[in-house]
This record gives sequence, structure tokens and C-alpha cells, in this order.
Amino acid sequence: MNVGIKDVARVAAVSPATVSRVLAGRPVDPDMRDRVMAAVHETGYRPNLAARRLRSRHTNTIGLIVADIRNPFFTAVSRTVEAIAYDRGLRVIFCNTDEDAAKEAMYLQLMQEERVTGVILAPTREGADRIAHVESDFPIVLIDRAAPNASCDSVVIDNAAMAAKLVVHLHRLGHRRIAGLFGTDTVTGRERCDGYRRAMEECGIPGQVVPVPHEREQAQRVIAALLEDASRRPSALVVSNSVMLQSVLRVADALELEIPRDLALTSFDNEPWMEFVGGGLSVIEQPVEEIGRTAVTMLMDRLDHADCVTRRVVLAGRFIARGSGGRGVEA
Amino acid sequence: MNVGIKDVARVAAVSPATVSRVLAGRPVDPDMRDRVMAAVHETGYRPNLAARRLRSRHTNTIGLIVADIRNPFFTAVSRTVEAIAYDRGLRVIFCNTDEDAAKEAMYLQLMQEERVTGVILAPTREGADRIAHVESDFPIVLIDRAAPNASCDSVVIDNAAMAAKLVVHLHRLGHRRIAGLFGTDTVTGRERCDGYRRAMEECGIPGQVVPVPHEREQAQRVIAALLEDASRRPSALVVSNSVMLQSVLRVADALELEIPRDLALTSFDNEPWMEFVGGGLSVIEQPVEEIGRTAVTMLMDRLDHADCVTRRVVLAGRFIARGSGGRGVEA
DNA sequence: AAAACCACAGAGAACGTTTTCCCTGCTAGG
DNA sequence: CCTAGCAGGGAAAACGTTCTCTGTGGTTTT
Repeated sequence: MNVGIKDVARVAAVSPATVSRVLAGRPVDPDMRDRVMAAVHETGYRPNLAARRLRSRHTNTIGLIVADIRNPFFTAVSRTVEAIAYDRGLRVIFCNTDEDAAKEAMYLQLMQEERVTGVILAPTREGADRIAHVESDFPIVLIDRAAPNASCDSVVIDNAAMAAKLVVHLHRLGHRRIAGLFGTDTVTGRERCDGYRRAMEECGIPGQVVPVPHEREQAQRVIAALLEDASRRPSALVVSNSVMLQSVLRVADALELEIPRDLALTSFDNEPWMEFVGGGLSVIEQPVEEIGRTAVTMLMDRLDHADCVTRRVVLAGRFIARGSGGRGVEA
Repeated sequence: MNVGIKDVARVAAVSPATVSRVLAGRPVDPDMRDRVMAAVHETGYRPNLAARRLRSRHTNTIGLIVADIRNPFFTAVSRTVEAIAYDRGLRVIFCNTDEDAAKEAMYLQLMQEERVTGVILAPTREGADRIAHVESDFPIVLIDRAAPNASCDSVVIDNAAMAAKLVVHLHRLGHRRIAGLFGTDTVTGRERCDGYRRAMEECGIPGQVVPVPHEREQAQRVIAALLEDASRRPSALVVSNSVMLQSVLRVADALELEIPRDLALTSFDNEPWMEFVGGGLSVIEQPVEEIGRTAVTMLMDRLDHADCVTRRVVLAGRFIARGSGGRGVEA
């Protein structure tokens, strides 16, 4: 039998209500407070969070639903969200959908049942569409993937502008055959693709967009098809994220292409190892901590201002030039 | 006001108890079952998990506490644990301690308050020591880091043997000055260090153990000190994990060392990018899915057999030879 | 000095379930 | 035909808190 608030109350010779007040930090006679605290330590009392949440009707819990935890971008954001949330006394329920809309729906349902305070969500494409129609009991902040007309608050980076930056970089280096590899399933992919297309147009060179599926085997097949014919091979690539980049590297390795001589690579996301392949890759670094922090802040803010208009925070990425393009950082 | 089980009961014209029974899948007249299900859909009822947990006294929740989610090894294990747990109808509370024993203690306390069913834990060194003395209300399964005499169930890999494998590999390639870089704060680091030491002895060459702190800046300073003096520089390294390896690469890059010509690298963990640096790195791949799966299984098993003796599962790693050492896999 | 107020403690309801207990009606066995 | 047994449904307690309401003692205000 576990020790409850009533046991503490008996030991401290006060009422359960008083124990509750002490624990909640409400004003209580110092004498009693000491007695209660002593009793808490003596009994080894630990509050039962289920009971607390049931009665108080707030769970102090946020859900964090990401599409792919193996993607270091999401790992990094998750870490930040977790750290900040716990700082603010919020618990985090962590969910990984693996880009599966059904799993995502299941998790959103679970969030309802948990009666979470709010949710931070990187939706699948279908999920993003559905969110617009469904109304949930809790506020949602979308991260990374959010259509400009989304019906929720969102925090994203300026994907189009950043993709353009990569194109311009490659163009300056003299590349004229620049292919763009983008995910088929996400808003983010489409935005980056748009930015790529427009930049290619402005540079006056024809774009070649390659839609890449999320699943690795399939992705590698698509990429192989793009690269294996030397005569039609692009000289440079804009790649949509670090996971896709790994598929590119594997295929390039199999085809014995040397980076960047046979193929110049640029990508979104900045992982430490990118410094060390192909003489250093030029990339767009996303402000992962700031994304996480902003998301939590927006969520908290939304709780206080339930019917404030929908807000969209667009953060800038950071272009990092490496390798043949010269070292350095450029905002 | 949210819809509760009573509302459903009223709509279906049955008692709340019956609704509860239907939802729990207990035997109920088919007619009533249909009425209840209809009412559930009509009202949009979602069970309140807090209430359910409070009353039923089981939370169907496991805690997963890892030391560093940025370490891809833990990311991979977490993903597996999450997937398997949800398959079995268990919720996962995910916690990241950042190698901070205080945070770890705080989280373990939280697990108590959540009344979790069990915990899977990759402890800090201090945590591992403390676990031995503390008695908790729930079973704990240690992963990755567990002293052989641990008082909990544990699932680990054969660190010493795997470290030895790396040493032997390098020795066969002709290396005689092989330094070993190991974490200072974990059982795992010490085990790998022991294996390294013994293997070096057996090869008849003097070992050079370099204790590397977890924090990146400090780690890089230590590594720089090891590598900067060309005359005393080892020709090969055994590195304890992929995070540490990144520090090594950064330092090597700054010192303009070419891998593997100036410095051969081998490491624990197998990340996709390791194929592409220094012509491919030879590594020990850990069976991450199996670790996760085994941990969950052991935890569940322990619930049924509370006073079964402590079990320790030791899994084999997989040696993957790449680069100058030749391609291929060897058990 | 009386009235009004304030601060704080205790009693008991309430949160939304599951579970226990009892009651009913049906079936089977003598 | 009567009774024992059984299956399933309803009433109400229980889970461990917080919250509301009331009461009391002391302080301020008029």
C-alpha cells in the first residue's frame, strides 16, 4: 500500500487539504508547513500524478509528435523542447510517427485521451491537410512543416529563400546543371522545391526536380537513376535534408563518383560529419534550438490568448560555405 | 465540459459500468455492446487516461531514460523501444539526462510519481552506483551501461571483446601505435577500455589509454593534445563511440591529418556517414533494435516474475571492416 | 467598542473512471 | 416443478488528489 496525502496529514496532525496547500506552495502557517514537510520526508510520500491531474484538470503535459526521430534535425529539436519544457515544469510525451499518417492520427487521439495541455507537431502531408479540418481540445503548434495558410500557429524556416541560396552558391561556382532532390511527402519539400525552381529561373538555367520518396531503398533507386548515366548526370545537387543526403552519398560511392569533383553536393541541415565528406559540404544550418524554444513559447502563449489570431514565425537558416566554395559562414 | 462515461451511458441507456465493460472488452450482451459503441461514436467520447490510471492502479507506462539523445545509438534504441512499447499498448515517457546525474535522479523520482510500470535506463556512472542501493517501486532494466554485478536486469553488448576486435584489426594492418579513447564517465567506457588493454597486451604492444570527457570542447582539447605532436602521434585510434569520433575528426581536420594515411580510425557504432569519411571506417555495429526489443521484453517478463534472479543479456556486436582494411562484415 | 473584514484551516464534494457487490432472470439438474 | 448455479447488468464505493465552502480567530475600520 502506497503512502498518500492522508497518511502525511495524519502524521503531521493536519488536514489533507493543508498538506495539499503546502505542497502547492500556497500560504500556510510556517509552523504547519514545517510539520508537513517533516511528515513528507518521514513517510517518503510521493504525489500521485494521475490523481493530481484528474482532480486539478490540468495535466501540465505537452505532446511532441515528430515524423522521424532518426533525422538529426528532429532529434535536436526534440532535445531542446524537452529541456525547455521540463524547465517550465511541463512533462513531454514523445511520439514518433515514421512518416505514417495513421500513426500520427493515432497519436493525436492519444493526446486527446491524455488531455494534454498542447501539442507540438511536425505533421505528415496528409496530417497537415487533416489538421486544417479537425478541431482539437488543445492548441497545436506546427514545426518544420506548415503550409502558409495553416490554421495553427507554426514555426518554420524560410525554405524557399534557403534553397535559393544553395542554388546561387552552386551557380557562382560555375555549375549549370543543378538538380534538386526534394521529399514528396512534406510541405517543407515542396517549399524548398519552389525556392529551387525560382532561383534556377533567375539564374537563367533549366531546373531538374527529382522527387525522392522517404523510404531509403526507394530513395536510392531514384537517385541511382539520376546519377548513373554520366552523359546526363547533373554536376551539382541541392539536397533537401541530411537523411536524403546519406542516400545520395551511398549511391555516389557505389558509382565511384568523387565528391565534389564528379558531383558537387549541397544540403539542408548541418551535421558534424558534413565537414568531413567531399572536402566539406556547403549547407543550410537550421536554428534547431530556436525552433524548439519558439514552439514551446508559442504554445504557452496560446494558452493565455486562446483566440489571438494565428501566428507564423519564419526563422532564417544559416548558409555555411565549405569545401571548394571556400570556408565561412554567411547569414 | 467534456463528455464522460456517464454521458455515454445516458445516451446508450445503460449503466456507466456497462460502458466501462464494453470498452474493456469484457463479456456484454451484443445488443448492448452495439448501443454503447453507437453512443461512443455519437458523443465523440474519449476516455480520460488520468482517471483510468488512478482507479485501475496500473498505468501501462514505461519510462525510458537515456543519457544523450544526440548520440545516434540512443536515438536508434529509443525508436525501437517506442515502436515495440506502443505495439504492446504501453505508453513511453521519454527522458534525456544529458549525462547529468542530478537530472537522472530527478527523472527517476518523476517515474515514481507517474507510478510507471517499469523503467528502461541507460544510467550515468553515478546513477549506476546509486541504483544498486536504492529500491524502487518498479522494475528497472539497464541498457548499454551496466556493471556485471548490477542489481537490476540488464542488456548490454560484449564491450571488451568488441574493443579487442578493433585492436586486432588494426594490429593486422600493421599498426603498432594504437591509442584508445574512452569515456571517463560510463561503465561502457571502462569495459571497452579493459578490452582494449588486454588485447594490446596480447598483441605484445604497449597500450595508450586516453580518457575523454563527455563535453565536446573539452574532448577536442584532449584529443588535440594527443594528436598535435607528429613525433608522438599514434598511427591508429580505437574510439569509443560515434560522438567522440566526430570530435576526433574535427581535430584531425584542423591539424590537416589525412584519414587513414596519417591516422587510421576505428570506432564503436555504425552510422551511414562512416562509409564516406577516410575511405570508409571499420567499426563495431551495435544491434540497436535487438537491444531495444530485449529491454522491453525483459521488463514485461520481470513484471510476471518479480522475484526471479537478476538476468544479464550480453549481445554480440558486429565488426564491419571497411577502407584500407578491406570491405566486408565479420561476425 | 462593535462591525466588517481577512487569513487560514478543516470538512467534504468532486474529478472520471474501474471495481466490488448484489440482484435479477435464465438454464440445468434432480 | 423446484432449486441450485450462473451470467450479466446496475448501484455505489473507491482510487488520491484538489477545490469549494464554511468556520474561527484575529485585525482593521468606523
